[in-house]
Amino acid sequence: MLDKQGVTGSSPVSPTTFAGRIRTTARTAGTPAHPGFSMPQATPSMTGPDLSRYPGGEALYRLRHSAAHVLATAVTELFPDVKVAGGPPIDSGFYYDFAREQPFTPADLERIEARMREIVAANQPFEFSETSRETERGRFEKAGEKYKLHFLSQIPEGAKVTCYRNGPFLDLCRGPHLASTGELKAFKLTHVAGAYWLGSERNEMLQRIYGTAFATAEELDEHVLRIEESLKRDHRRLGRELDLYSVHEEVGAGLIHWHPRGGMLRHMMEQFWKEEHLKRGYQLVYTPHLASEKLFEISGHLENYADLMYSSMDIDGQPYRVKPMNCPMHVMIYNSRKHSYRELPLRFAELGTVYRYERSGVLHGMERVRGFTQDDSHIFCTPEQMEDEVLGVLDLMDYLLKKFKYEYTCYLATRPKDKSIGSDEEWSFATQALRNALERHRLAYEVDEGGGAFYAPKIDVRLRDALGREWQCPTIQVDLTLPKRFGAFYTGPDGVDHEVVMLHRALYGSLERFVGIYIEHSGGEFPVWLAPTQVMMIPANPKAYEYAADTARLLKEGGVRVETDLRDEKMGAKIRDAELQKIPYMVVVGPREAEAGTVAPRRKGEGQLEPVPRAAFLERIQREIRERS
RNA sequence: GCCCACGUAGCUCAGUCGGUAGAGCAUCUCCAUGGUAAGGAGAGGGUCAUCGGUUCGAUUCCGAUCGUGGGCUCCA
Repeated sequence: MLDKQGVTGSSPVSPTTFAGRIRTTARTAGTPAHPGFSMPQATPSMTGPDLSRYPGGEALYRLRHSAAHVLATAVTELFPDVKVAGGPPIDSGFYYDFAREQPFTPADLERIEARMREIVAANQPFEFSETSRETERGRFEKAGEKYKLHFLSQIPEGAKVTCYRNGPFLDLCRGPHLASTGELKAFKLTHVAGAYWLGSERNEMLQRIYGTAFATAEELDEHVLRIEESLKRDHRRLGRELDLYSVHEEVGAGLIHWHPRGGMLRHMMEQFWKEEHLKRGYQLVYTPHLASEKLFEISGHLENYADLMYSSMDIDGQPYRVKPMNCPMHVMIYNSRKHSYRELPLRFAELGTVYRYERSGVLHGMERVRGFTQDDSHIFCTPEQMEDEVLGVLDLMDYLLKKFKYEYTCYLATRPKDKSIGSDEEWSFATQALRNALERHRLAYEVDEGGGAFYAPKIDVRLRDALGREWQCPTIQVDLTLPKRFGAFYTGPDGVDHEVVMLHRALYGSLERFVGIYIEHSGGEFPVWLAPTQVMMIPANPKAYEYAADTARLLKEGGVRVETDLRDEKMGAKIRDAELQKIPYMVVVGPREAEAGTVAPRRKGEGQLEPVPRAAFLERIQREIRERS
């Protein structure tokens, strides 16, 4: 019953957000259809923000908070018909929400920004006042500010109510702010987007104007530059530039086509994955993409996850579905005969492609898709074996993530308070097994109190990429329901059937998403073992074509993925193109090398290396491939 | 799904206040005997996302659809 919704990426970076940091207990949003891991959800609280945790510190928080007020001041002046909602600082800047019939146009943003500059020039002081709820209610009622009235109503009876005024604009606000608008020097409006009031799609849509602000113009410029840099690493851009994958309107949104280069990258990842799993006692299985609805009735998917499953199709009068998960099939394999405790644990591993309905607005390159391949495994074991099994999974995960040069953080997600199934004994036993395994592995972990799925506790792992963003990929979950639903047993030493313990685990999560994340992590500069093309042979001139071909053959026979650039181009152009294609090694050969039986290698981004005999170069690259370094 | 924006050659983008379109790169051809990040010349290539509407005429205006992008509590 594992839901790896999160592995297709409900949120790329949630944990790095301000909210994620303030609320160390990132709770899991618990809509019934999307249990498992997804966006951390805010815990309602009216206590002030912990400014020390704001990236950039309290000073920046004040600055941006004031910038939001200046924005609202400008907007209410230019568009008197707007109603204001809220406008907090966010990690990357600030925003303010407005209700207005007409959409804000880019031209409006320019006008607003110009007006903001006038407000800054006017150097309006921020005046603070502390009154009562009743006083303010009257004021906001008169102004018809229904959103502010809502915020006001959230403030506990008798608590102090604070307001800030600058120029004509008075806002219910807990501060803090700058002394005056004149202190706001470097700011910029960035974009406008729709945002539901209070984040609920059942509410009306507001217009949110985003901006950013810094203490100095230099920092603002740097920020803009950083955004441009990260845009260059965008997997959608690199995916096209490096010819890795495509998506086609004719096929459908969120459905990935792996091109030969992307396919090779994936193949190498799969090969690595298979090797390591086989080494560790997993067995590979393959299961169908379709199944009779009966299966999903038994598993409970139809009951709980119907809205992420595609609609049924008629096969010989029977309803069938495309599978959204692999687990039920793995249980079918387990249940195909009786099992003795002696043969446990059984570890079934599959790179299983599943299809799930994702709302059109959330699709995103390879990172949020409708068809994806899970590196899915299910471990069937006895309760006594569970802890060791989890330890083994953690070990494999650690090995795998380090090969991709990720650091990561583990979260132990415990029983949800409101809704969960299973007995206290089951929960505490399973949770303790996860905890013990984490501690035996000496992994630092945080407890995500109440963050477990309703059916089981789990360990979620977030990896940190080169840009400092966090992504949830690996997960290990105990399943307290599927063995019951399917009646999965083993015969114990006592000759009696016992319910088997089932662990779900994914390490990459979804291949599509993992590759997308990895493209951005690596900036498309893949290590030699993963690079689709490892070596580009570059003849210095046409006289060397034959020697180039011979050297290419030699490398190919040595297991190296090599291409030869025989275009009618000058060497400089070939080198440039190979560099742009981010091919790790270029090998230049000309008459000189042909004479000496050597090659003149060149490492991407580093330039020329010492000429070496062909065999020595082959050995060097083979070692790099073997070590996956 | 919802709000906003966008969809012109393989890619990045111009352009048309309504009279069926251009550049650079890429591709192809030819020339060039070239040594570590772009040699030169020429050619081909577009139902201007799709379908409807308005119009003498639509790539351009309007609508729908599809797709893409930015967002959709980081809470007064």
